[in-house]
Amino acid sequence: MKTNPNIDDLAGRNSPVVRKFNEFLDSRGMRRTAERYAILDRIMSINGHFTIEELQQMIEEEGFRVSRSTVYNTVELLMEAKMLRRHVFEGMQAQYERITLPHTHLICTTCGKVKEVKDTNFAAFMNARRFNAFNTDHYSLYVYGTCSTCARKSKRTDQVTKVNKPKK
Amino acid sequence: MKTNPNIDDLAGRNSPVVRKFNEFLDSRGMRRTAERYAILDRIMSINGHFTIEELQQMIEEEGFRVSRSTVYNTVELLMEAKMLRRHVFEGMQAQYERITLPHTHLICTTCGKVKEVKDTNFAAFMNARRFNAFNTDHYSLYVYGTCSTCARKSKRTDQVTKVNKPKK
DNA sequence: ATGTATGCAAACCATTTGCAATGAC
DNA sequence: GTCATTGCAAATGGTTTGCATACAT
Repeated sequence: MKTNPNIDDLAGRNSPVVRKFNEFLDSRGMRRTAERYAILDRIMSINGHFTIEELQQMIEEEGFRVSRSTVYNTVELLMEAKMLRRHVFEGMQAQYERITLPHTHLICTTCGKVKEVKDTNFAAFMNARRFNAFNTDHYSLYVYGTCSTCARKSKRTDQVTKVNKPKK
Repeated sequence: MKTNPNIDDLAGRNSPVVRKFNEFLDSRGMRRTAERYAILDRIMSINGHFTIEELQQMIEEEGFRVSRSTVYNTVELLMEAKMLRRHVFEGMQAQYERITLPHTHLICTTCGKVKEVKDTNFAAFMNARRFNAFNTDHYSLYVYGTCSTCARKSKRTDQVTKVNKPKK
């Protein structure tokens, strides 16, 4: 859309991540557009989860304009490139996170907050685990419950006060 | 809506499940309608996963008419009663299943089929697992990969042929 | 009789799609 | 110059909502 003279200005223009994406695009004969790198760049600076809308906002706050469709497109590409994962937690809109080390997701069913925790034992367990007639690509462990903040609140008020739940 | 003279004809009218639902409704001062029991009855005869649409179809095939809204409503109630769980697997519409023993879900990313497997070791692991500042209610382990049927197909044709994927 | 539940149709809203204009190569 | 990519606007589709009618209690 707009000629972007500063693809090379990306924070991590020589990072393994950018190189991996380059290779992925090349392997498919796809173009290296400014939008794609702007999105990749922003994603790589996010730790934890984000929604499509949040991602688009962050990018535009930096003064770079992208359409919602392009965000969806690129995010899809990054998933195919195995650099990004989508999670659909109970009762919320899809959230994305970069693929890093495997970890467990703790989801508070009261406030909707999601927290990642490392779990070496579990990772080891899954690493060794094979399923019959099934070839594992990846896995997700979602643990639903109540975070300590919400537990405290509900004790204090002695009534369930649902706050900040992303989607009704 | 329609007076139903045969609530008492339910397959498991005295089953623990029906009693549990009775108690749940009573505890909330809610009514015992024919629709609710028809839906409960059908759900209890399903092993594995189903979508709202499938559930409604099954019920109507038995000659009992229910609206989509009522199916949604009742399914929501059953979840609040901790008798039913909703799963949102990557790229598919929501699926429901009764709450039974904990099990792992194997999801084929090619054909979308979901298979449940018992996993005693994992259950034991999770049973013992406590998370910091988090009170666990329940958990779901989703394993994504390729089922043997799809693996065989893709080898035969030597090209990825996505079939029967619930949602594009 | 009273107020809850149902069913219908409309509204919602995240995501997808079609297509003309733009720009990477 | 060619054709992939973008951005917009419209379409989609599962889910939710509002409301009049039916019915459980």
